Amino acid sequence: MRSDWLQAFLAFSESMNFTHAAEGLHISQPALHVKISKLSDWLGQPLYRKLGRNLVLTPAGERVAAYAREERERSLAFVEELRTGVSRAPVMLCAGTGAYLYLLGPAISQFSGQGDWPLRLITGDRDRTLQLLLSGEAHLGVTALDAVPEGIAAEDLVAVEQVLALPRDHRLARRRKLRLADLQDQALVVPPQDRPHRVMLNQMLADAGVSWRVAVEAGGWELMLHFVCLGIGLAIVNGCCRLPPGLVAKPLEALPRVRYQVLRRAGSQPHAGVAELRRRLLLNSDAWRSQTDGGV
Amino acid sequence: MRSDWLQAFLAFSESMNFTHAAEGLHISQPALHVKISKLSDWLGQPLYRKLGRNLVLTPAGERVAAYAREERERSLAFVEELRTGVSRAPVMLCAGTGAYLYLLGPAISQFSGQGDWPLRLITGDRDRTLQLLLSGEAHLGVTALDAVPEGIAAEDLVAVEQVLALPRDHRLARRRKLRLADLQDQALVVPPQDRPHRVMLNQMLADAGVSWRVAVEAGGWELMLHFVCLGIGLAIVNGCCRLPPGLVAKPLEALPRVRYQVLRRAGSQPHAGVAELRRRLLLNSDAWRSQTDGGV
DNA sequence: ATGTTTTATAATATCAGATTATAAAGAGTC
DNA sequence: GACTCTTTATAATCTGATATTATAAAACAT
Repeated sequence: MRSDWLQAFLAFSESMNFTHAAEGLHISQPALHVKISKLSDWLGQPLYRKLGRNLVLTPAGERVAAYAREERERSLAFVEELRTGVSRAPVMLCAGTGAYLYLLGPAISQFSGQGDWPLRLITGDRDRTLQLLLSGEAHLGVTALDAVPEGIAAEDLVAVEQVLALPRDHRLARRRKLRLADLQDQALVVPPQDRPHRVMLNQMLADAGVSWRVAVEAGGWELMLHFVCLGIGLAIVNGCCRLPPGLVAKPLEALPRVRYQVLRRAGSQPHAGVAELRRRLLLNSDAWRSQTDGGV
Repeated sequence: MRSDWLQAFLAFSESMNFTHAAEGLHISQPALHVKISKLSDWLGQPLYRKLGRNLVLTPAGERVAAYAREERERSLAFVEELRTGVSRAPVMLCAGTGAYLYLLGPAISQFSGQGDWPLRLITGDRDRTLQLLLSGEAHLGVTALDAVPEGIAAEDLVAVEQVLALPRDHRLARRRKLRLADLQDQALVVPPQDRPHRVMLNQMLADAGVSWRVAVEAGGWELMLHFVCLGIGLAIVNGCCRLPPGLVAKPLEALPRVRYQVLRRAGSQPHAGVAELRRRLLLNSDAWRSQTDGGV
């Protein structure tokens, strides 16, 4: 497989536009077109197709682009290590703010303290995480998935309960356990429409026949909890969230546990730093699990 | 980095002869020479030097050749997976017969039963294992090392005691523990001169002031134990060896434990199957350790 | 329809990389 | 040391893969 074809295709895949990609590579548009045709012929697979006036990658094209990105990283890492003695190949992790704040801290600080590979953290929701993994722009992802999509490999990290966060002096705060019915007529702080957590809440509360109202829409656990502090409403958040003073959390056992997972592209051939971070993440989850098995 | 330069260099590194390698690549000798000169210039490192009338790889050259081999494997695996849907990239493991027989069986059968990657087992002693790892011909190695050489990464697998294997009715068989002095004037079945185990025995027994004689020289634990069965002499073997009927093993605590390790090339970027086998080997060692902590 | 943008193909040009030829270097032989 | 044999290294030349320019074809917007 010729590396110049691969790198040309990677450049193309980033803009999905022969003209612009060719400019970036400082070659003419037909030259780029021929390179990619040859790669496609050699692989025996169409790598893109027309969709209206745009071009989109085929599934094979996606995989080739991800492979090309990995190969470029490995090559750069190797050459740098050969020339300078150390490799600075960064490890790219994509996760949500919640995961970073409450779940991944120790693993990340351990990995980072080790100092062998620079770590780049990307904040992204479920869809962005998957997209970055499939394109090879992120090496690892942490998010909660119900169904693992094609082309993604998932390993369980932790399953956390969902809890109702409420002011310490709220009347529901005295109860040990809560059912969904207890939320009848409450004002809730919820994520904006169409966010996965909101969809789940709408669904589950409707199924339970509970009527409720939106206190305010806010994205991100911290912000939601902030509004609960202000007394605007109650919020349903992950059990792993660190609560601000004045709030308490009560388990809502009727809601499914949120299963956080470590994700990577199926068939990916990442560099050594990626394997190390993955190991650290999974190890730390064991620690987390045992630490909280009694608590919460 | 241009893949044709790398592959040309890999071919050269296998024969260390421009003329023959060029024939193999179906190009002229000057063409190959130029390719390798360009690779060397681009990397800013000499990749080989003259030694008398021969050429030898520099340390940088060794690393580049190993990287080239890995890249070829990854590329073949990727293309095959893209074209056929499954990858048949083999995983190459090098270990001694002893390790295969007594240590690695479960891990290997589990990995093999999984069927995702074909497994190729190479039998080799310590030196051959290291050599194959450094050249990239083997992905993983299992052997016992006292000192980990430059360029090799080692992870502890198990540390096994050394035991004296002797017939059940031998006078020493009644004792629970043995000291080296108990071997005074015994006939021992030992590996040939210069093998590491023999060197260690010569050393330790001489240090302890024990005089002994060679019953027979035989390579391989099974063969040594076979001769013990025949009553030709006693043998000092690893505690993990499975003893033939009629023999018993007595720990020799004065001898150092043999520390088996999983080895790979430092900085190697292996394909997924290699990572999986490494995981399996290390996991199984945990099982082995706990299983035998009480016993032996 | 007409204009605009981009992909795809054809015709031509150029330079990277191939080849042949040969010098240089090392090791054995007389 | 002179001669031979083998292999690496360099120079001169040539060829073809890959570049470029030009342009047709396609898709959409106005």
